[in-house]
Amino acid sequence: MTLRPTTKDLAKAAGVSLATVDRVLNDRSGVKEKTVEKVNQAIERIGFVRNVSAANLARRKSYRFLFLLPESGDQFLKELISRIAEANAAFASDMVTADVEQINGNDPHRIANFLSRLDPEALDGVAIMSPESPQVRDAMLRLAERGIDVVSFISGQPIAAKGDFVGIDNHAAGATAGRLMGRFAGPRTGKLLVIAETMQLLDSLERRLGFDEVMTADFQQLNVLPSLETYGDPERTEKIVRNSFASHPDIIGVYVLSSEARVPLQAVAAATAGEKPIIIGHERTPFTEAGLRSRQIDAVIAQNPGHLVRSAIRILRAHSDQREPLASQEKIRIEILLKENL
Amino acid sequence: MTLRPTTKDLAKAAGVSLATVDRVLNDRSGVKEKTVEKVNQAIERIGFVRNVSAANLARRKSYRFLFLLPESGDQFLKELISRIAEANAAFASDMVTADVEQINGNDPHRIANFLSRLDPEALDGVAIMSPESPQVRDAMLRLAERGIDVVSFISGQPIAAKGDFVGIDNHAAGATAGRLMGRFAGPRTGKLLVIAETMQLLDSLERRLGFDEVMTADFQQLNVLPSLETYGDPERTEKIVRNSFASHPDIIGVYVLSSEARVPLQAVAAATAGEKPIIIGHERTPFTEAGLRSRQIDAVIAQNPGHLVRSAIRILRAHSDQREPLASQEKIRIEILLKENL
DNA sequence: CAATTTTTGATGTACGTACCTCATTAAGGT
DNA sequence: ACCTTAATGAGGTACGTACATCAAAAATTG
Repeated sequence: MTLRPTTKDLAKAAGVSLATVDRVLNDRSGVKEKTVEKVNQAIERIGFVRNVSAANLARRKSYRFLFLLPESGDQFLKELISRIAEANAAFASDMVTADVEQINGNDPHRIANFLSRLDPEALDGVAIMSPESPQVRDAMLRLAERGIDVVSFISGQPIAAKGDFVGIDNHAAGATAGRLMGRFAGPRTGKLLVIAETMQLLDSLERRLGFDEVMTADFQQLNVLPSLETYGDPERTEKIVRNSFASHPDIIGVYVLSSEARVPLQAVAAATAGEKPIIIGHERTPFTEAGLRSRQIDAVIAQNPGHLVRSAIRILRAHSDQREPLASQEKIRIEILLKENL
Repeated sequence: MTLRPTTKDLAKAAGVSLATVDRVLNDRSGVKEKTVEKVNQAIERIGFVRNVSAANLARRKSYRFLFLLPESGDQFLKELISRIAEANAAFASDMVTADVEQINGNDPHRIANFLSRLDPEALDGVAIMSPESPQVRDAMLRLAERGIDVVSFISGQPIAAKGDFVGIDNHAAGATAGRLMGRFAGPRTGKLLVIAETMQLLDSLERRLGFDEVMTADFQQLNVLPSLETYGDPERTEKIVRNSFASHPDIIGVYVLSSEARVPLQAVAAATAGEKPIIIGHERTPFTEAGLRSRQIDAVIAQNPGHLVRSAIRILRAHSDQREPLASQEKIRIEILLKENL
């Protein structure tokens, strides 16, 4: 068992004292440029890698993160929260704690206000799931300036550059749904119903865009109807869905854009008499899972909530350590779930 | 920032000395059962979590793992190896090193022999990817007895209980392929060609079984032909594929069981004149990826090589720490790749 | 070249835990 | 109550790194 070189070995290899090694490693001032070079070369030469655990121990460093989520009680959100709790336990021995705060997502002002009150002394990073809005966007920027790392979680603020968004590419997700819908429909012609909670959300818009693109390009025998918006209201949903099926008896497929598929799909079930349309939804929840098993649902486009949570934590931690996260690990996959690969 | 309780706090809370806390935490002898209880209750009460980093530091513990892989040079294997290198870098600061050893997979005796020579003093765990065989199976059991943790990697030895297998459920993977094939075929009738490198491998058998099950249950208009075996020989492959298409002009789909899809698919391309059959393969490689993009391939069933590698490492590490790995994180998903969700 | 400033070295303490030794106390057996 | 053994406590050192202090050496200035 070959031991890894320590700071002592590094000092010897660089021909300097431990104190100087420490100064170089931690960017302290008062070291000649030439000496810094010497040490850096020695680092390369002997393959020194700082023992982060020991460093964090000495620094008494811990990572305190916060997930800021909307209030709505849908199943996907519940799943996320329980994954955060799970991650909390799993990362406990790495000195990571992740709390959850829920704020009404429709009130950007409250969110911005909440963010502005966060104390950099008490918190290292926040993962924010919130509808895009200028207020929140600005609050996030200011938060970063005050020294609290920020990532957009699942539904991104449009600023979100490559590094600070955790979630799937919703355009691609919609396209994936479109491809499946087209392939499952086969040679048939007919109409497709698209149902969303609201089309105000960027996520929904992007999914719809991706969906339409594929349909236009490759499945012109299928006619995609304008999106229905449920506003989360079961009665309204049932009514508009019933109307749609009444006026379009040739609907052969339904795509539910939003993560809460239950209400729309119950309305669809109630409105259809004869052959069941092809149904594609989003997110794995007890409801969609049961739907897949019972063949009520044909496919589900999903993002893994556990991965989402852990990825957000790993990214925040990497930021906090001034490291780059491992990109290939942090790309969240667009999963396709069938009955067979649950 | 509330500090986590330390062993000192635990000692105080339990009303015992640090030495006794240490004895309990590390399972040393010479502690009355009653005292052990007292300490354990205090652990619960104050929520003590051992700081693994500090413990590993004190123990000077590092994790040395080995991936034992077959020699064959297919693209999936190359991908795995590069993911191992990547993980090696990413886990370096956690005192984890992962080496790779490649041994001809067709020689169980050599593998068993190699395993028997591994030194528990120099190695903490091995992830083994090898065709199932009694020799390897026994060597793995003996390895575990000698104190080196073992997991089956991707292709499992049949012993593999829940905890010590890293990879997908191949039966379910085959079923998933079957479902997609059936749905993509739509109302058409015709024959399906199944191509494997060899049906000697349990993986291939299981995939075929899962595939057949779905076809029998739900797609009886499709007739699955007996599996073709390529034995990795391009000429042979071309010949048998050509023959198949000649004697069955109504082949409408091809399922390539093995991870090396290139040779079979080139043979298929050469053998088909008119309409391209539906093609489903396994594993994401530069070849399958290009095939999806160009529409040569309709779908790919994949397991994420990065996840596989990291999962194996995490599981071995958990074993080494006498912890249970986080089950929900370690389940390897059966991914479905389309052009849209690459 | 002396005075000053910059750079470097030496040394100590701390982090939370493991592991060791020795002394002390409690429990059991007669 | 004595002796033996088991159980516990007290204290130290170590792991690899961070951080602080002070002294010594080297470089720079006038």
